[in-house]
Amino acid sequence: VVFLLFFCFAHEILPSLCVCQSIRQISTTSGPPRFRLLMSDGQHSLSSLLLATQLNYLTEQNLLVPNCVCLLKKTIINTLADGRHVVIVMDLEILQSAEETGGKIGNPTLYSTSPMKASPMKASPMKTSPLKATSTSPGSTAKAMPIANLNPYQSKWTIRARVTNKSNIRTWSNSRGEGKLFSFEIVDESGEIKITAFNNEVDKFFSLVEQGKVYYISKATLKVANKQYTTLKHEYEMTLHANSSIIPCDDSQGVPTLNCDFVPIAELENRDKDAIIDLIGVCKSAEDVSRITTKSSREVSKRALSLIDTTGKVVTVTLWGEEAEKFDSSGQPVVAIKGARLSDFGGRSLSALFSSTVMVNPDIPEAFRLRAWYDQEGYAFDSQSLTETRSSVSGSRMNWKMLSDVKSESMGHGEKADYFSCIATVVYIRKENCLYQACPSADCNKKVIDQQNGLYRCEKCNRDFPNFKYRLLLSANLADFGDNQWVTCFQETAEVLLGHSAETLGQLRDTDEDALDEVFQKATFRTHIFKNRAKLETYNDESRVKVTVLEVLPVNHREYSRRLLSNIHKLAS
DNA sequence: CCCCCCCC
Repeated sequence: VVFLLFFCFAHEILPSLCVCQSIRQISTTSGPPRFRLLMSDGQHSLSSLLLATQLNYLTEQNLLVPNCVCLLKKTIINTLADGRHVVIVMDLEILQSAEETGGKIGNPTLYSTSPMKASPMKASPMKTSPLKATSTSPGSTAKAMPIANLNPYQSKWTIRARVTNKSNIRTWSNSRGEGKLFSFEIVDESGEIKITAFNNEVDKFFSLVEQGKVYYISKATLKVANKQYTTLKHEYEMTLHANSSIIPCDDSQGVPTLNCDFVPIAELENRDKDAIIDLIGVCKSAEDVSRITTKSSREVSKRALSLIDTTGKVVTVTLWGEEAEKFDSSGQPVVAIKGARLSDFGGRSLSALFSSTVMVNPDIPEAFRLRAWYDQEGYAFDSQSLTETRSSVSGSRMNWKMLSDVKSESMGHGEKADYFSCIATVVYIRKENCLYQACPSADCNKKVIDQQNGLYRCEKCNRDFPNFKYRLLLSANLADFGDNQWVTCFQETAEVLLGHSAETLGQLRDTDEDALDEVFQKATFRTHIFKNRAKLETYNDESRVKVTVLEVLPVNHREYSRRLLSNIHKLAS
């Protein structure tokens, strides 16, 4: 196993033939099911293999079962925060079912060659592929002009480039005429450029030009790109004409698939609105597709995705039209998007443009790394979204503090009040003066004066009332492991804390003091989430920070544990 | 020669 791990580190990719000895579902609290594999190549066993989530269908459909023969086509090593290494199986092919092997585990005739080494039987498309040696016919690439060097003053050139983004055919009709067009973007190792085809050239080239394929392109017109409409980093753009030539190129060696400059999600906070961004993340969740009507009363489909990356931050990315309709979020795929536009909606969010390229589980190292990170630890992150929606306000935007922070950070001493949340235990509730008789008017909670004649006077309303309502004004002492803090709870929060309405408690006080005591007993040593306001108040020339409880919420232990794990993570890194 | 990039 040590040897194998060494091999893994050295190569990152480990295509190997082996027999599945066992497969075990790992217990997780959330997210898709996760599996640990024990594989053997007849000589060695490797148990620290985890199945990437996108391969879960193999277990769901009972394809990956003990005794089946597998080819591990893509594995990657992930180093965890604590230094441990995990081998994640990214791609796996079942070569023989368990029935076919007849349950002969470890049959050496199946794989009598070297133990779990790179298999020569499949030409892997990875960068370590031996294909490099069997290159293209000599001279075929020698004359290719780098895209970056294209200009309108040179007409004899041929470029070799990959199509990265092909539009549909659109028609237009305006004062200058009408027609149809389609456009696509191409990339080589030097740069990228947009190409547009009109009318006859649409008929000629639309079906020939395929997304992701490589072509030789020559004899097209170059003109200055209108920066208003393009997101590509090229001074010029290309228009095809009657003599233009596009020839498919079988050898795509050295032509990059995409020219992505991925921005970490946490970094989006520092980027300007309307910036064009390349982003990659795991699709934690996705909305259902919905139809909206635009301001120009056009109907369009949209779907918002929540993407997370290793920064632990989440951002919402909106897809439009067909892209939104066809998107499948099952298995929490890695989604890469090139050329999305940064918006300030909800803080920070992204929107796909017509010029954006959306890739699901792209075959790039960043995607593998992210997949491994997410399956191994990212899924459990207490992630915070840069995109604030109504539903996420309560969850992620909490300003969590320990009670000791109230003093050490001088909370409440500023011009404005400080707001913070804590998880704390009620250690004492002062019963004295917890209830008062208040003005019965709807919006007045002023204490009334008992006139001792059956009437209660409200100074604020300047009225006598035959009745009053009970209000709670509770002083409680909260504690966490490091400190304690006196807080004030008004009506609503006090009712939650004590578990009874002010009215009930008022009745109890007047009729059954023991029962009231019991209510206070029961409320003590309870732990809650407290959302608070801290503000310095001066009374009789004495200043002290007054903490008022704004909301009492139950502790969500799963969420709390995730936050603690996340904090440990931050402290450890 | 197009140029639509949307909604909350």
